Amino acid sequence: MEYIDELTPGNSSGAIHCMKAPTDTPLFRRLLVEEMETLNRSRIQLSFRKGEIINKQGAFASNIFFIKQGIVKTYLENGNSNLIIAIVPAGSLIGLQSISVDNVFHYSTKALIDTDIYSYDINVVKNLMNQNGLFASEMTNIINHNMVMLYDRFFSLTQKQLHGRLADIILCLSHKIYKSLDFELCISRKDLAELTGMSTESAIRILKDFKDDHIIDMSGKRMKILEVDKLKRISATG
Amino acid sequence: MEYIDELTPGNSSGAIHCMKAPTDTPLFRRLLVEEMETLNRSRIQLSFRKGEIINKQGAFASNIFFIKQGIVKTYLENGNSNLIIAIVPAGSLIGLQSISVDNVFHYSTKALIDTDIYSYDINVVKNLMNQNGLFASEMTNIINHNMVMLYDRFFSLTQKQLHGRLADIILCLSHKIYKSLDFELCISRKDLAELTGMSTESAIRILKDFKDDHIIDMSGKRMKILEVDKLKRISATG
DNA sequence: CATTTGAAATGATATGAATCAATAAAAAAA
DNA sequence: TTTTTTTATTGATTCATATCATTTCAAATG
Repeated sequence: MEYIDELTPGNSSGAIHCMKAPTDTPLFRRLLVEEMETLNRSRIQLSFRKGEIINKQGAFASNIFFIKQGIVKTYLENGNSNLIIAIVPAGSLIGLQSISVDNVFHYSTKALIDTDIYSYDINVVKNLMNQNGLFASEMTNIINHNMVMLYDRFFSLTQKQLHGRLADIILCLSHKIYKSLDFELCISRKDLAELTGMSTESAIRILKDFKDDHIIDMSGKRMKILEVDKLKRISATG
Repeated sequence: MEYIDELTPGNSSGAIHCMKAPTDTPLFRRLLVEEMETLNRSRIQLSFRKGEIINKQGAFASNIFFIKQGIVKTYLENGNSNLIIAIVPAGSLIGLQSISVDNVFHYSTKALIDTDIYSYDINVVKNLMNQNGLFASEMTNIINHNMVMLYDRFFSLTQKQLHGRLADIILCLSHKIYKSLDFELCISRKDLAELTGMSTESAIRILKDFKDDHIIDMSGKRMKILEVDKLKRISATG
C-alpha cells in the first residue's frame, strides 16, 4: 500500500503540558494517498492575525483545525474567568473532542501570532477513521498524549502552590514551545496567569522573585532561564 | 458482517466528571465475533476486595482493565498528595492512555467496593484497533468523552472556590454514579476532599454548611439532596 | 466484650494568595 | 508625533483556605 508520509502537512510537535500531537509523529502518515486526497478535498485554508479568535467554546463544530503555521492558545471560558488549556504550536490539531462529543467546540482558540490553519470537515475525518484503523489509532495516540499532559497540568494546578506552578510553566514553555533557555515570550503576563490559575499580579510577583533569586533573567517579553535545576527543584517541591 | 452487540461484557456508564465511556455505548460492539474471540483469549478475570490497589501509577502497563462489576477510583499520587481523577463504575475501561504513552500506568486505581475486573492484553487491543477502524473510533470516542469531563473538572477545581467545587461533585455523584438524589456514599470524606482538591476538614465543614442550609441531609455515608436547584446555583456562582 | 484503630467533626490559628488601588511603561491608534 | 488604550508593576489590605490540635464517633480486631 502507498502511504503519504511525504505529503503530510508537517510534523506534529509538543505544546505546553497539553500538547496536541506526540512529537515526531507525522499526523496523517497512516492515510493512503487516495484517502489523503479525500481529506484534502474538504480542506480550507484560513489565516488569522495575532489576537484573532479562531473558534468559540460552545459554537457548533463542523470542522477540526490543523495549525499549518503559527501559535495559538486554547482556553476554557466562563463568565470572566479564563483557563488556558494549552499553548499549541504548528503541526497540531484543534477540536478533536468535537469528533465524539456534541459536535460543539469544548474550548475557544485564539491566535497568539499570525497563524495559518487548515480546516477539515469533521465528517470526512470521522469516515476516514472508521475505514482506516491505523489512522484512527494515530488519532487515539494524539488524544491520549494530550490526556496525559492534561493529567500533569491538573495535578500541578490543584496540588502545587504558585511558585511550583509557575516553575512548571516556564520549564514547559522553554522545553516544548521554544526549545531554548533563552526566548521571546509570545504570551502576556495575563496569559501566564491563566495558564497557572493565579491572578496576574501573583504571576508578576513570582516572576520578580525568580529574577531576584537569579533563577531567570527577564525584561519585557524576553526570558532567559539561568538555573534550570533550581526551577526543577521548585517544581518538585511545589 | 456479524457484530457482537450481545456478547459485550456490559454497557459502559458514566463516572464522575471524568467518565471512562460514554453512556449507552456498549464497549466492544464494533468488534466482529472472531475479533471478540481474539480479545477474549487474552482476557483474565481478577477480583479485588474493597480498598485493594488494582494498579500503581508508574508501573509497567501490559494490560488495560475493564470493570466488570464494582466501583473504583483512579487517582494521581505524588509524595503525600493525592488527586482523584475519577470515580469509575462498572462498564468502564481503565488505563487507555497506556496504549499510546510510555506503556506505563499514568494513574493508580483502587477498588472502592469489591470489584471484578477483566484484564486485556494491551497489544491485542492495539492490533484490533489497527485492523478495525470502527473499533478504534469507538475507543477514540471513549477517550474524548473522558477528556471533555476532565476539562470540566479542571475548570471547576482551578476556578471555583470550595462550595462550588463540592456542589459540583455532589451533583455529579448523584447524577452519574448513583443516579438518585438519595444514596449511600461509597467514598470517605477524605476521598471527597481529594476529588475537590481541598483539605478533608474543609470538605467536612462545607458538607455541614450545606446541611445547616437544608440543601442536603446527611448522616454518616447516607446522603440526600434536598435542593438540587440551590446546589446548581452554588455550582454556577463558584 | 473490651480494645485498638481509623474516620469524622470542630475550634483556633496561621498563611497563601486574591483583591483593590494607584502608578508606570509599552503598544496601538489617531 | 501626540494621545489613547492596554499591559505591567508595586504596595496595602482582606479573605479564603490550610494547618494544627483535640475530641468524638464508628468500625475493625483480638
